[in-house]
Amino acid sequence: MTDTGKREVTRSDVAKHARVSTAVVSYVVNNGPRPVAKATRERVLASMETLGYRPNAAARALRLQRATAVGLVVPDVSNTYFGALAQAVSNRAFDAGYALLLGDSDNDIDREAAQIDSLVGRQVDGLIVVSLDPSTTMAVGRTPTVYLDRRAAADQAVILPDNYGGAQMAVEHLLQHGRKRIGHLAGPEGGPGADERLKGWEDTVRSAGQTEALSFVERAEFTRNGGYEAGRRLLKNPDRAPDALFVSSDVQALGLLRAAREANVRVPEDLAVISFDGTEDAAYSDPPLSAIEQPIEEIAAAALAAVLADPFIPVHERVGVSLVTRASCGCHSYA
Amino acid sequence: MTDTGKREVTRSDVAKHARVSTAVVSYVVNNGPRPVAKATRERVLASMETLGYRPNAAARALRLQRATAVGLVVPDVSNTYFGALAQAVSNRAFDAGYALLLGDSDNDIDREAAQIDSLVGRQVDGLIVVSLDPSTTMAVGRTPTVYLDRRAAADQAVILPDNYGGAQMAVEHLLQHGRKRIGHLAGPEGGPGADERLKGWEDTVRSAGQTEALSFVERAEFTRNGGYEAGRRLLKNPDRAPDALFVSSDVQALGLLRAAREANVRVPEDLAVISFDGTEDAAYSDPPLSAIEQPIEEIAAAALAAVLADPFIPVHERVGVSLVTRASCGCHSYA
DNA sequence: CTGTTAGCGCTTTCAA
DNA sequence: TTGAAAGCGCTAACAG
Repeated sequence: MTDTGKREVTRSDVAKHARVSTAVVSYVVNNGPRPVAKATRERVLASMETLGYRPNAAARALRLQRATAVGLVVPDVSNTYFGALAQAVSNRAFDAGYALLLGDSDNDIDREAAQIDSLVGRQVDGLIVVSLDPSTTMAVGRTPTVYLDRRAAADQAVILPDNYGGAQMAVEHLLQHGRKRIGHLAGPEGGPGADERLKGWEDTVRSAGQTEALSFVERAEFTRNGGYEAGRRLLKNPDRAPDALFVSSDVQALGLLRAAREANVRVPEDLAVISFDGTEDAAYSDPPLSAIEQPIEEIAAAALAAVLADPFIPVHERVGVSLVTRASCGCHSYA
Repeated sequence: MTDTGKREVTRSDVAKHARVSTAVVSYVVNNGPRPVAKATRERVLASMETLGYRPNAAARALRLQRATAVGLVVPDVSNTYFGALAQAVSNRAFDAGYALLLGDSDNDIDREAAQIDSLVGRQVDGLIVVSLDPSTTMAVGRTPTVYLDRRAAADQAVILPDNYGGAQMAVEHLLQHGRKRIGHLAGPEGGPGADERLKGWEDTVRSAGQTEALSFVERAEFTRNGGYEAGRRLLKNPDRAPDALFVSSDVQALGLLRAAREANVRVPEDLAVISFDGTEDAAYSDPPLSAIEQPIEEIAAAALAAVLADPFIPVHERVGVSLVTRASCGCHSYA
C-alpha cells in the first residue's frame, strides 16, 4: 500500500527493515528452498507489507533463466474462437502463476514470425502458436512450443481437434437429414485445420456417392466477411446450388447466414448448415448453428501442460470434437 | 538460425566471436548511444547471425528498469469488443516494439486486482485497464496506468467513449422513428460505461416526456446470455412492453435478439433496437444492428500513447462515438 | 536456522 | 572509435 519515494523497494530494503539477510527474504518470498523460523518469517512478511514490497520479475527471470510467462500467438484475437482460446489460456496460466504474453499475427505470416521471435527473446517458458502456415519453420530455439495447427516435423509438439472426424460427423449428419448436395465453405489453404476439414468433407461426400456435390466448395478467410463472400458465390445460381453446407468455422457461418438471408435462401429448409468451432457465436445466431464443437478448455489445458512439462515432450495429441445440434441443420425448430 | 548447444548465446559470445568488447555489441544492437565503425558493425552483425544471437529481454529489463511491454486487463477477452480492443492494442504495441501482457479478469474483481498486481510486478511500462469496479483503487504504484472506464480520482488517467452522448444519440434516433416507449437494457452497476449510458438514456427519455418508458429497464452482465435473460424479462408482458430498446452492448443485443425471436417480437417492426459498441457482431446479426460505434483503434492508440508518454500525464479524454444505422432501428430494410 | 556472496546478461560511464 | 567494469534485483550454493 505505502508507495512513495524515488526507487522501487527491493529485497534489500526489506532485509534491512526486518533485520535479516536478503537470503531470508528470498526464502520467505519463495517458500523455500530453506526453512525460516516462524517468528522471522512473520517479521519479514510485516516488513514487506509496510514497505509495499513487490518482487522484481525481471531480476527473477534473469536469475532463473525463465520468465514465468507463456506466449500465445493467434491469427486474430477478435475472432471469437481465438478470443475464447486466449481467455482459457490466460486464466489457466494465471492460476499456475504464469503471465500471458499475447501476440496477434493479424493474419500475416511475417508478423507471425516476428511475434514468435519477440516472445522467444523474452524468455517465455513456453509458446503456444496457432500458425498461419505450418510449412514455415520458425526459429523457436530451445523454447518449448506447441502448435495448434498441422505441423510436419516429428519433433514438434502438436495438439489438434479431430478435424477430419468432425467434418465426417457433420457430413454424415447432413446425409441423415436426406441432403443430396452437401457443399463445403472451406478455410484458407494451409490455414489452421482448414485442409483436414476439407478432406473429411470430400471423402465422406465422395463415399456417399455425391460426386456432383464435390463442386460446391469455396475457400475463404476465417472471417465473417470471408464467409459472406464465399456464401454469395455458393448461392449465386439457384438452379445449381447445394442443399447443405459444412462450414469450416463459426465466423464464416455467420457471414454465410447473412448471404443466405439476402438471397432468400431459408436455413435450414433450403440449406442445412453445420459449422465448425461451436463458440457462443453459434448459439446466438439466427438460426442457431448446429456445430462441431471444439473442447477449448481441454485444448488450452493440454497445450499449457505440454509446454510447461519438464522435460518437454513433443506431444502429438488429438482431442475429440462433438456435434451439437441446433436449428440450422434441421434438427430443432425454434422461435 | 544456428541454434544448438547448452546455453543460449549471450552478448559476450558475440563479442568474443567478433573480437570486440561487449560494449560494442551493445552499441550495435541498440544503434547507440555511441557510434560504431562501419566495418566493426558489420563484423558484429555477422557474428550475431552465425551464432544465432538473441538479446535477453530479462537482462535488458533489469538493467533498464523497464520491460518494454505493456499490460492490458479486460473483463473478458472472448467478448468481441474486448477482443477487438486487445487486437488493436497488441498490434500497435508490437509495432512500437512493445510486447503485450494480457490479463483476463474473468469478470471477477479480486482476479482483476491480482492481475494488475502481477503486471505491475513485471515492470510493464504501462498498464491499460478496463476495470469492473472503478471505485476500487488498485495499487499500481508508479506504473503509468490508464483506465478505460469511469474513475474518480483526479490524478488517474482516463480515456472514455462518449457514453452519455452516445446513449442520447441512440434515444433521439429512436424518437425520430416515432417510438413511444423506449426502454433500456443496461449493463451491470458500476460496469464499464454502464452507468453513463443508463443516465444518458434516462435523461433523454425523461425530457421527451416518456415517463412511462422509465420502467422499461433491466440490468444484465455484458454477455449474450445476460442480454437474453434481460430481454425475456423486458418482453415478458406483451401488453406492457417497450416498442424500442437501447442496449448497452452488442453482445447483450445478440441475446436480446434471440429473446425477441422466441417471443415472436419482430425487430424492428415491433421493437426497434440500437446497441452500443458497433463491433462486427452488430453487422452480422439478424437483423443487422444499428449501433453506437466506438472508435476502437482510436481508443487503443490514445491509451497506448498516454501510458507510454514521458513524463506520464494523467489524460482525461473523451472520444467521440457515432451512430451507424442498419436494419434494427427501422432505417434500412434488408434481405 | 541464517548470513555472505557470486553471478544471471545487459547498458553505460569512464578511460584510453 | 573502442574497452573495462560496475551494478540492476534476485537466487542459491556455501559457510557458519
